[in-house]
Amino acid sequence: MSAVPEPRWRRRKEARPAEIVAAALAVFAERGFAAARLDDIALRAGVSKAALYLYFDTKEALFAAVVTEAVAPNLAPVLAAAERYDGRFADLVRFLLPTMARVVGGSSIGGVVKMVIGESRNFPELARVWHDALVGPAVAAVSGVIARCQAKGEVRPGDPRIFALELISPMLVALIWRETFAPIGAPAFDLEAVAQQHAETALRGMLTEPGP
Amino acid sequence: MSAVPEPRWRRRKEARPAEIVAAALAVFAERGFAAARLDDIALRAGVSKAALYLYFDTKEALFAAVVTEAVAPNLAPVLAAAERYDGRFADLVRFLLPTMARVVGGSSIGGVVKMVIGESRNFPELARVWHDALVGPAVAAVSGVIARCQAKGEVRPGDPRIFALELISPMLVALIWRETFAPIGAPAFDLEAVAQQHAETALRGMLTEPGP
Amino acid sequence: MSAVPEPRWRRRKEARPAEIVAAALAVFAERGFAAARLDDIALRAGVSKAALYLYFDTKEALFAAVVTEAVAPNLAPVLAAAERYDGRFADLVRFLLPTMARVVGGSSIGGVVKMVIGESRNFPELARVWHDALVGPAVAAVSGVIARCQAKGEVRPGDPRIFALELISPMLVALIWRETFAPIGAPAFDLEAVAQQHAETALRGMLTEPGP
Amino acid sequence: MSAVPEPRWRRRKEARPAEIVAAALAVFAERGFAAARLDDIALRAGVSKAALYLYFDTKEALFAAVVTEAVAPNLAPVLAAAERYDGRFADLVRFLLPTMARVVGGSSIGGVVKMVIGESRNFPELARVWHDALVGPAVAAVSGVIARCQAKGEVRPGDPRIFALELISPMLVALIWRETFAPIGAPAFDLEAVAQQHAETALRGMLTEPGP
DNA sequence: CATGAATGAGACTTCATTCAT
DNA sequence: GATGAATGAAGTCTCATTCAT
Repeated sequence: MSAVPEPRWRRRKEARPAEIVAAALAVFAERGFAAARLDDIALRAGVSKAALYLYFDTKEALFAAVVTEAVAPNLAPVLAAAERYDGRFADLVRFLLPTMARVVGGSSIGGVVKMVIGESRNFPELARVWHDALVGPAVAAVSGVIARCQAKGEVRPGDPRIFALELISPMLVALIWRETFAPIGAPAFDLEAVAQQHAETALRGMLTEPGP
Repeated sequence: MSAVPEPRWRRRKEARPAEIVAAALAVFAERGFAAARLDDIALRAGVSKAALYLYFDTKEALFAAVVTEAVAPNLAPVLAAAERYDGRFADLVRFLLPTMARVVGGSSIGGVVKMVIGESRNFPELARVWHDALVGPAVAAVSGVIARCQAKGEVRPGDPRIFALELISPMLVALIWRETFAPIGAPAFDLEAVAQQHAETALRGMLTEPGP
Repeated sequence: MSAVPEPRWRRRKEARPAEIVAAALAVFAERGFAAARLDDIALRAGVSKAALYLYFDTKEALFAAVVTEAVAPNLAPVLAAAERYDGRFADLVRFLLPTMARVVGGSSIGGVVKMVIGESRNFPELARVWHDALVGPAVAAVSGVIARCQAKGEVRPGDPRIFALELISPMLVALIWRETFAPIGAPAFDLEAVAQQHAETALRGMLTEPGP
Repeated sequence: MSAVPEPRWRRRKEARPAEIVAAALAVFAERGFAAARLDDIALRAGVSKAALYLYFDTKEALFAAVVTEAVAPNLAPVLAAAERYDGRFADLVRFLLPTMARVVGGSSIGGVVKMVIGESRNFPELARVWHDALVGPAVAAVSGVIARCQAKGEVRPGDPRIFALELISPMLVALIWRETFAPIGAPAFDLEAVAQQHAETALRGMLTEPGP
């Protein structure tokens, strides 16, 4: 037998799961888990509905893949950076919040957040995947930094996990607000303005010494 | 004693709608709007599925009733108080947050919040009802107080709506967190502890003069 | 015990069945048997839905009453007249068809005819009642006259039942047409014009000697 | 021989819609539109209920297909012939009526006619489809011929549309009669006998010169 | 590998009919 | 006699999942 070069369509085949995951991300974000139809995902991915089952056993498995493969990687580097961070708390906050605003504001993460919140009880696996891959690490990373800054005397005493919550929540709520109430015409929050103002409020509230 | 068969039902005209709404609140909170089955609501309310249609034209109408009749009344007096409030900002915050923690923590409001967030895109009417009856007024009331306290020089300058967001968000996220991640065993936030700590952080961050 | 005069509401009570039958006639004619809702009939009759069951065991029984009590009596005198008729055939026809046009055109009989036709297979009792009370006698009466006029040499030979059919059908079809296609905007037939023209055509076709 | 289980279904893509339409024709004719259950149609067609929705969006759409695909084609050639016809009126009538008797008598068209009449008010779309695809063209074709024969002096003056009505009605009523009253044992009309006798009556009534 | 075709299980909603008052 | 309240059975339509090709 002669050497057969890799056929070209092989590359295509390997791309399939990723294409499907991307399509699923979009549809899940738009419709929520229960209301998302596999038909739509297949259509968006340009494959047949049956083909989805070649790669994913079940609708839930497809969602898990969305979280681990399409959402988590975007957050990973940010978290890693936070974990290693050893500078001044104020600088971190003044960088982190606006960055979140930009990254999150421009993606469809908001839609997925909404979905996870809404469907978690019916599909606990969704919540577990989301928690273990994203939210847990994020909270851990941020409260870790805070704890270190408390040790250095920069941040006032208090439960670091709660401080982390205070730090991130307004961004998260503004995001959810946009996803939830914008479609009905209610005035949304400007994510970047929230980041700006909240950075200053939070620092003033958390630091031992007022910054510049 | 002769055998008296239980009558299949007993007339309970005036109580029925409220019972149904209560049952619906529970089931919606547990399953979300789309996944809630009218069968379950009927079962929980102790009536037949068809009986639901004596009082509510449609599943969405039933949800609207849940919001306006079972959820909104709980928040109304708090909002009214906030609107009339004319005392010191610090006192309000130190009262408001723990109160929210207690009221919201003890009810199934959390589940409904989750549902509205999760299903808003597919059922915009839900989002509208929720926004118009609850969230809009709440934000308006709180930012109103803040604006007044800014005018008096108690609160630092800044967008009052964003300040309101910063004030409430941690409570809301803690609530959502509990609803979303508690079922999978992740460690929850203690709502009252959050209220306590956040009240101090927020005041320090928002007031012009540090309090006592 | 003293003589108790008939209470006034007694009259009302005796009128109830007739009022219900009238309401049912209207609703059946408008919607057809299956699609007619007892709710609507009750509403139209000004009674509760349950009250219908005081007088009629079942929806079908109510329909039977409509036929025998509200429709048949209208046709009875005409049929009786035809049965006794002993004059010239041409005079009868020139009187009968326009009369039908006027009587039938002004009532809701058309709707009932439609209903009987449409629902007969599912509710054979309807067809039987309708046939035995109305259509059978009508055909019998008309073909009886025709047979007598054949005996007198006025009408050409041929099956008298078929002659009866030829005589009546255009009126009936024009009626059905109006009920069926008028609602969608198709041009209807003018019942009286049909009666006029058909009388002459039919006479020319059926008489042995051309009339004047 | 090893046991080969019957496959649950076999692909039959091209045949399916036609099979379904045929089944639907039968069930609609038997039960009427509203009373026809999709379950029955599916059973008759040998497919699952859900499969119907692969080919037809809705029950009404299925009916429309029945009319346009199973009924109209049968009448089309007859109408076309009539439209082009340029011979003597008497020949046409003596051919047309018996042909109708045979064609219509042997099919389940009667049942569909009944259905359209009975359900038109509740489902105006049915009436429209039926009118536009069948009845309208039929009346137009026949009255066209009549008008042409009037111009040639063969047919007496009079409204051609009404003449068309007079010509066709007895056939139609005989058909409806059979569908309506045969099931309850009432004596039906012999369609071919009606055609025969009515042809002669109608010609005598409509022609200017008596035929042979 | 890929898919068109098919399905079973269920969801919401309607309505004739019945029961307790 | 009369009714408001209630229900069970049914009907249309949807969709995740599977099979044969």
